[in-house]
Amino acid sequence: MLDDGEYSPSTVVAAEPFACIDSLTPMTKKNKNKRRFSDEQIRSLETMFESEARLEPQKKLQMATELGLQPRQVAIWFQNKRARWKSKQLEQEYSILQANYNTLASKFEAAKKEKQALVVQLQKLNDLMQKPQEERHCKPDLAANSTRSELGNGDATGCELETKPTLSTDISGHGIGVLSDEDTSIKAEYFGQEDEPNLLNMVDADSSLTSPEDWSSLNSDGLFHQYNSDSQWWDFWS
DNA sequence: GGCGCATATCTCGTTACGTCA
DNA sequence: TATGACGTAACGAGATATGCG
Repeated sequence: MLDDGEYSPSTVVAAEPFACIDSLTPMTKKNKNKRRFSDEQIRSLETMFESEARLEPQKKLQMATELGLQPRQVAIWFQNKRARWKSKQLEQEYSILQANYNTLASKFEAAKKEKQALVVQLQKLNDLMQKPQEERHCKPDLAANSTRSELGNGDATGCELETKPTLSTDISGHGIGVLSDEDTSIKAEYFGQEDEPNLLNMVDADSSLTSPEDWSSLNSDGLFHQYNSDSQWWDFWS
């Protein structure tokens, strides 16, 4: 079936390398009588590997006989083949993970920008909501109101702010928008921890997007749908 | 049934040879 | 021709599974 004539001349090594006993370089197991398998041998082994990655002892003996190899050579070839196959699999999985990561990262950046845009939009809306309110209180008698307020007259017709702070009430001189820690404490002092829902509460500083739970709140457009359902991605990000 | 031993085979890491640019 | 990089056959160590007394 197979003979040495099938090997290329350059691959043929000394016929009996282990017979060379040299006192200076004693033959050890490291001195291998190595010879590459022929194309036909490789083809047969590959074919068998495709059908079963682990060879049964009986099949191993059969293959060895058919290919003119030692059973141990067949076993070792399968061991090495499994190792190479596993290595390639790992490479492929890594590539897939990397591609998924890149996709997710770009979506994350897009979501962040979208959130920023929404925050700006929300601030503008708050301003718009506040202006009519102020105008309603102040317009009828602007001059008079300023006088009354200077006199400490705080009746309902004046231009004073309502007792209950509104969205844009500038209690501490801070504008609305992104709240600092100080702002947050002040807000809590005036509104209580669980006060009425407020648009500002929805845009609480820039602390969102720091946890998966926060991210999931951005799912209005289904951006993260596929990832939210797969917890391993959160593990991947953490 | 539990234990100790021998054997086979596995994975993982490494070595050394063959090939090629 | 020499050389370095790469692929791969072969090996060793340690882990695991199985059979037997």
